[in-house]
Amino acid sequence: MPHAHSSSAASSGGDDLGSTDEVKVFKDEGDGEDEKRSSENLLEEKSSLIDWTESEEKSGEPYPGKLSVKSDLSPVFGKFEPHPAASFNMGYLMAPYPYPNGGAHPLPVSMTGKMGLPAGGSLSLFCPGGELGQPPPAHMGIPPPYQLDSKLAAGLARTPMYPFPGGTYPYPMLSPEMSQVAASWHTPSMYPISSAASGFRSPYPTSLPISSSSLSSELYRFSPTLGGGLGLGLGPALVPPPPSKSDLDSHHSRYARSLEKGSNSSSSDKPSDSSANSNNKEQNKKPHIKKPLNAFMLYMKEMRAKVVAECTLKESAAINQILGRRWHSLSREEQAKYYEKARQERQLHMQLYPGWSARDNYGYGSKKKKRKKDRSPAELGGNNLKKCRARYGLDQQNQWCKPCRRKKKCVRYMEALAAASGSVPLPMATPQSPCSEEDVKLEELSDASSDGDADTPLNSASSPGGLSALSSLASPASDPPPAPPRNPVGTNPRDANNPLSVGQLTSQSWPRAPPRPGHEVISVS
DNA sequence: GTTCCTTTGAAGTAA
DNA sequence: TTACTTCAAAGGAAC
Repeated sequence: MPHAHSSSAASSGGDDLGSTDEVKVFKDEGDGEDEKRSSENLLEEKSSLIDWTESEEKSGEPYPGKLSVKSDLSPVFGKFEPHPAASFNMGYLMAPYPYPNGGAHPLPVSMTGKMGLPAGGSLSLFCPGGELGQPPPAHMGIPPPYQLDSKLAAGLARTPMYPFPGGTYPYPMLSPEMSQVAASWHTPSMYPISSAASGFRSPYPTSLPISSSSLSSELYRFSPTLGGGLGLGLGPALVPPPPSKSDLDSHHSRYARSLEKGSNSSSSDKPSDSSANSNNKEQNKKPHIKKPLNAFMLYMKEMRAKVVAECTLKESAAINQILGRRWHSLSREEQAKYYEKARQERQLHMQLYPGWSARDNYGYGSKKKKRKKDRSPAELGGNNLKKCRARYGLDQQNQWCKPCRRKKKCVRYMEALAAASGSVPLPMATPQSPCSEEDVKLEELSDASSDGDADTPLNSASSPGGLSALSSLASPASDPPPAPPRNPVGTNPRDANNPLSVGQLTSQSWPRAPPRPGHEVISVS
């Protein structure tokens, strides 16, 4: 699968993103109808997720009360009004997006991520008076009232972190265009600088008109790195809103953990003396420049709060599933905006950290995972099997849900176990189980497209024969299918709206192909 | 307290 | 070139 290299992406500029040679018929569809459909789809989407979560829990209710329609809709949604569709000019290279709210003032993704983005139109399905499915235009500017962070529900007012007077922007190393872009993103950076910044490579002059005190709390993303330089109000999403305490705690906790892991990666033994501890601490201070967020991450960041508010779901895994589906349901234009933002972030990131490589962070995250090829067959599925068994209190050997190959609660797996043992209950064998019809199709696709070991759970998100790959068969986001038609209806086995699985999808509701930077878009007529 | 889960995309490594 | 891995965010669940 070809990837748009940042350099190529940059060079190609908006062309790749702005490819408009693909006929978009879905846009012609009436909003109302589309909305209705999306609501229906969402209903299923939510149902699917709910079922999933429900069944995930043995007997207890996974999300007590969460599944019921709430009546106490957040005022945020009540205030929301559909935002007019914005024209998205994808033909530029460095310029900010033209925002309908006047000029180049994109709402920083990071900031919006902290806002509860209300869905346009009615909210009526799962969410109190709300429609869960169709996200509002991703590019939509969010008016102040929506600066309601789920965590900041208390009504904490957020003040601009980097007020750059006179529209000036402290990006000495940035091109004028970039600086302008950056200036337009006058919000806290997504590349925050930790107050505990070390003297790591910082391209910023210490004379930047930004006091460290004003940065301390927000700059958490690329913490130590930017040290005093900061300020960088950086990019669109580069500038997150002031993180809440929990945000910081969470981040710092994770950051600290990652640092610790990173520093310990070379040595599993704990230092026994003070000097060692000192060195260790010093090592822990090593800056960790995080990867720039990709388009989907930006989208997630922006929409998470909204989904959480709408669905009352808290589990990120579930939320992410919803967001993943929504991502695919976004229009090409909407996705293009995120791709463009991501591209700009990468560019900015490259300028900020010329020598940085994603490789630098390898090992910073959770323990290094074994390469798949290095894992034993048992390991390939062992974990999931183990979890599955643990989850259901089963003690079966080498039984995996061959049909659906799911590591999550799986009806078929349970059935198999039941058949094998003759006494295993099927706690979550519900008609809407995500492991039922949908996975039958999944299996078919899997069998047809993969010659992988059927007994081996395809638990790797990256596995070509795995779920990811299967979904990729039809997922334009991961691998544009050969055209035409580009996005055959219902080819995504994992999509709840996939007619293959639930038999109710229209051509318009199928996830549109995202702009693939560097990819040639094939016209489909 | 740590790791997992879950998503997509970018970028890295290895063959 | 292809296949695969890691990391990015998030926070509850599981360990």
